Amino acid sequence: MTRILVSKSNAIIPFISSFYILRSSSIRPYSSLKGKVGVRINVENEVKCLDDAVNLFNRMVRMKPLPSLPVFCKLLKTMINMKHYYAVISLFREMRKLDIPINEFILSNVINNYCLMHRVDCAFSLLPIHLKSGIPFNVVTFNTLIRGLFAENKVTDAVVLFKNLVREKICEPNEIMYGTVMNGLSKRGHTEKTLSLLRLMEQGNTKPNIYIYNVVIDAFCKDRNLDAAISILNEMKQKGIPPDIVTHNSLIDGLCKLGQWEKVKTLLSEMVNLNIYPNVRTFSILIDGLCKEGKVEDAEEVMRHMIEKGVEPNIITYSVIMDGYCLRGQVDRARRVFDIMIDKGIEPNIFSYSILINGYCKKKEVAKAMQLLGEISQRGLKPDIVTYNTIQQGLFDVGRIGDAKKIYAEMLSRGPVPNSSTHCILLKGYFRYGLVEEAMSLFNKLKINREDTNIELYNVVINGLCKNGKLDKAHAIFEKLSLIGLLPDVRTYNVMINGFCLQGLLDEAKSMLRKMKKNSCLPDNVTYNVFVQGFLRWSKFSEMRTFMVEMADGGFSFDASTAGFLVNVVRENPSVLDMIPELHSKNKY
DNA sequence: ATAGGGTTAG
Repeated sequence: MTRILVSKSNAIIPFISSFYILRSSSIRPYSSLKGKVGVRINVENEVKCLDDAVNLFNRMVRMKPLPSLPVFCKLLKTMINMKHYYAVISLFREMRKLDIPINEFILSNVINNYCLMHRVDCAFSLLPIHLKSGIPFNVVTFNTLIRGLFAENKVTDAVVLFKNLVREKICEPNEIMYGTVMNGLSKRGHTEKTLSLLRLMEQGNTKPNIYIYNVVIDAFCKDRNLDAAISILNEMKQKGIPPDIVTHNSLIDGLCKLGQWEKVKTLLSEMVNLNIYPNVRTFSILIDGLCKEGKVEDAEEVMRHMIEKGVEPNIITYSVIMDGYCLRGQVDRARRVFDIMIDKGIEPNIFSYSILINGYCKKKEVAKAMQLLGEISQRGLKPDIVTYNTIQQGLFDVGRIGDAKKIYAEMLSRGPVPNSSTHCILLKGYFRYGLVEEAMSLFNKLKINREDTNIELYNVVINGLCKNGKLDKAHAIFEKLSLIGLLPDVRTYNVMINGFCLQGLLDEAKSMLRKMKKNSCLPDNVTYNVFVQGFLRWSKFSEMRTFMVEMADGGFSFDASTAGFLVNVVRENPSVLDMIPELHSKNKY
């Protein structure tokens, strides 16, 4: 399958090269703010770091008369942009203490500041100041709060707040508020609700604009539903809203991920006809698409092309190329790209390091990965959750269990907070090396703290127990899933079925298959392969024959592991070959 | 004249 896709992407290079890209140098608007009596304060020019900001603030509060509120506002905003959230809070407190007047602009900045700190609770606690000072709430304040709720994944709270604002007519939502809610929903997988809001807007007074359409189109693209995305594209065109570079980038990304290179080309020429030229994101999307298909040379050529046209690659462009080399196992080439990037004056970030560490781990060169891990802090960076998870997986893969545990301990003491993937990696690792007690002790700790209750984690534990000969314990956990409100998915059933098959309990396995069908969980290719291996293992060849006919009818086929198993069985007992029905063209693969 | 909130790539 990959081979076909690769050949489809070949023609993209000359095609892209045929573009002529115009770049106009952007001129930063001159912005200057001054106090009431001609004291010019240009916040943007004066404030380059936290010290500058605090010094300027101290100067400002001594001026008579005080600089105007927009100057204070601009200063706070500049500090927020520099992510000095704690400092913003203390300066705001200082303003209150000095009785410096505040207004809605100052307040909404401080509210936003709390939201960006992921302290939406503190943001809400500022609302009484509005009431006390007689400053009315407005759509910006509420929009900021909604965004803050989404940022902390409080989706229900965000939607409830939005609905209340509308129902109680507290404020009229504008395009931006709709956009915030729709983006929050779409990024968390609620594409249907996002679409409903679009339809609601079309009925109401606030008509959808380009931002709104872009959110909806991107949501469909992320769902790999390009037909729906393109139908929304046509709707917006019909309403006289021309798609822009963002729209095109979303669509191109969606098409690249589906390997639909012909359509990518069509879209690229359409956008150039509209005088919309590919930017660094467009090129990074194309480069990523090529890399994911193993065509890193073509990706490099697209990169040379973009540079020729005056579009400079950024850290993300280099990242996708590095990851492309790592995917092909050429981590040394990735390392060279990393060095070239540094030579060009682009500082690596934690992504760059995680990509390389992953590359080395996949090649089982864990020592090099560990060395890079050490370099991270030397550069003033911090390993994030992905870095830690990657290195732990790498350590388990080479059997360095003690070191993996040390890394986990380091996370617990210094952060980042382990997530669900971390726990899955640890549990899988323990079970893989037969450390059942270790695994169960971690699992029980997680249960007590109610940290992780997701089906994927339970799948790991059930599978681990089955593989370590503890079928009864696994089955008991499986039976209790509904008590903790978890629904088994296809993988849960597969690991249970495999557990039964390993023990020769084929009737129990079949009853589990009936159960999953009854609970409207459709068996997948893995389910069928697990059964075939079970029949083979216990020499139930005639049952296997019946089963394989059903399998072929469903369009399923052997995977590599079953095929290998079968070859071994046939070598021992050639007559098994006669028991295999011919699997015709119904096969999916 | 001035200031605050929304969309796309690893």
